[in-house]
Amino acid sequence: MQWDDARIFLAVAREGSFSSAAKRLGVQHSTVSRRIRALENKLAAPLVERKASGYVLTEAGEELKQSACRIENELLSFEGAVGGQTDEVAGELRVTAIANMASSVLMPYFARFSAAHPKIELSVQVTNNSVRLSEREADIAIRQTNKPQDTLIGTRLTTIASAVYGSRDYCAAVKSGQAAEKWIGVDCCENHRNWTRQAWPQAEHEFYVDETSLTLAALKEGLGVGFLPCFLGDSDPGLARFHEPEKQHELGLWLLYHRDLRNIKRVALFREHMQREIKQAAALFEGAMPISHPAGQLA
Amino acid sequence: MQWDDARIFLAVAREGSFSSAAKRLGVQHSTVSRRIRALENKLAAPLVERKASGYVLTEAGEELKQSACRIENELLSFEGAVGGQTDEVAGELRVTAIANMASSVLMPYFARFSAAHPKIELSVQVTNNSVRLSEREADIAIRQTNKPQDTLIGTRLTTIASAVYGSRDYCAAVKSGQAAEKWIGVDCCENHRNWTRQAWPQAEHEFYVDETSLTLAALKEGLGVGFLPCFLGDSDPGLARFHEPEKQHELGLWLLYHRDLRNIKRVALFREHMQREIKQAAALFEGAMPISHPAGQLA
DNA sequence: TAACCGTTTTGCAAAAATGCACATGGCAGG
DNA sequence: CCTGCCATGTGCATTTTTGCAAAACGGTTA
Repeated sequence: MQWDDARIFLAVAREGSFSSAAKRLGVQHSTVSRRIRALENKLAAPLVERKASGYVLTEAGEELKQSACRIENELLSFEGAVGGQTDEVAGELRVTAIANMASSVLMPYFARFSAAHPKIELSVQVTNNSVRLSEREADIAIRQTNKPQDTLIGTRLTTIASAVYGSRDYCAAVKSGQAAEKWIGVDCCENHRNWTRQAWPQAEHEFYVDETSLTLAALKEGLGVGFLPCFLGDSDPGLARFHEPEKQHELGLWLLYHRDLRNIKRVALFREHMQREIKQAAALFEGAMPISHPAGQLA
Repeated sequence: MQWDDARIFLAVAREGSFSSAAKRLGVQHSTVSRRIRALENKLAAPLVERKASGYVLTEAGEELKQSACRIENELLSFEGAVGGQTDEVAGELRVTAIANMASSVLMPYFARFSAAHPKIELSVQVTNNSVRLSEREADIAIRQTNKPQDTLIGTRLTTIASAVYGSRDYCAAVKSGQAAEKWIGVDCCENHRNWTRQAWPQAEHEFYVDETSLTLAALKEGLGVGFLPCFLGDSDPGLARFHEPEKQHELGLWLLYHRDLRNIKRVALFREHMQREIKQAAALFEGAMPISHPAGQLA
């Protein structure tokens, strides 16, 4: 039996289709198709059933998936043990994060990590909150939460404070009574939604957004005030704080990964790198008033 | 990482050389050499140290061997689970037995098994008693012993009785006082050696042999008397029993295999086949006087 | 029903791995 | 000291595997 066939099958079992398995493996779908077929022939047992909607694993397929998972762990831990001995770390590393963070604050950190470890292929993917790390859709997830899934392990990188922001002009106008207080309906995540409902109980909005980048843009347009993570609000010169950040609106920023990856050198390196980088920018995340406009704070 | 590389490395680690690993894998040694080198490059860690006398596994190599072993078991047990569902059993099966048995009594059994399961590639190898089944040098071993290694599992197929034989003429001559009693020094195995020493304490021999087929030939030449398994002595019309078989000279015939193979269909099939075959020939093995010359017994 | 989407399969050319033959190098025995 | 043997490494031809493009399939939607 070709042991590699198990590896390919595992990808299929996880991804749910030949094409996506192929993409993940970095080969052609035709290759996947042919090898799975060959494997089925060799075993004289079907592994996947081509059903109407998508497909399902047969009983044998499930068995093989389990076995292949264990094999993967076996090799992973071996690689972890050996990897520690070699100087330069190589391999691929797939990191997933929420869009607004990955494309803004985090990107420089990613860039520096990549530069420091040229042999590691770093691939960043944005995902809407739910990545099944147990299915190895990514190696590492960076998430904002206060209760990380306990099947995963990782580190609390920092605290993310959120505050209520509005455009500088709009905030001034409201505070001087020249404009009415309006709130933007921020539906980007469960937390922001709840906070908004609490802070603005009438729950009337003229404008709704479901993504943080949209919130940012809407606030800048002076469409109202709304919750925004401080690292975004404070770094935009067009915005001002309408309310100061409060403890209850703090979220943890977690770097999470699967237990089986805990001994993999490149995962550990990435974790340490992120810890170092974020430590330096702690003030920004935790909502300490930025240096660029300290006047309001000191006055 | 290519999972197949682990499979190839495992063969190397077990066999102790690239060439024999290649033979076992059914590929060219150059392939083995190239793949091991590629693997070492990928891991950036040497796996085997090319020493003066042969070679040794590095620490990393030992680790990988362990991991690969576990992976093999994983796939083996999967194959076992799935194999049960399919109708025709396929795969390779390597059986080892002592030369004198494999080439005589056992061969017809092997032949019938092979005919009954054409998809199983049966390879029979003679080995001098010590096969390291734990290193998978063979899948199944057939051995004469009274205390099988407890790391292995298997079945006691039958009892092998041994008796003292000589050529018909020579036996008659000794019994009528026309010839002196001479014993052949049978050094084929520990047991026969000890029994001979016991039965012929003067331990003087004019002729020594270290293999059962030689014993047989020597006895037929009338060079003396000596111990021989009944299944050999009784089926040779030129020989006669000089002493009857005794309980203390009985050995078990064991069919042994590694624990990990217990769920493999083809192993189970082989075991059942051999049990059936040998049950039918029980009388022969156990030393019940053969039908062909009952006269001496009944008279 | 037809057209479209995504997925899988198939045919053919390119790329990669393998086998083969030979060269090399260490070790044991004459 | 040489010679033969065994194990490993290398260059080239062949086989096998893979990638690519296009076709077939299945299901959904207009």
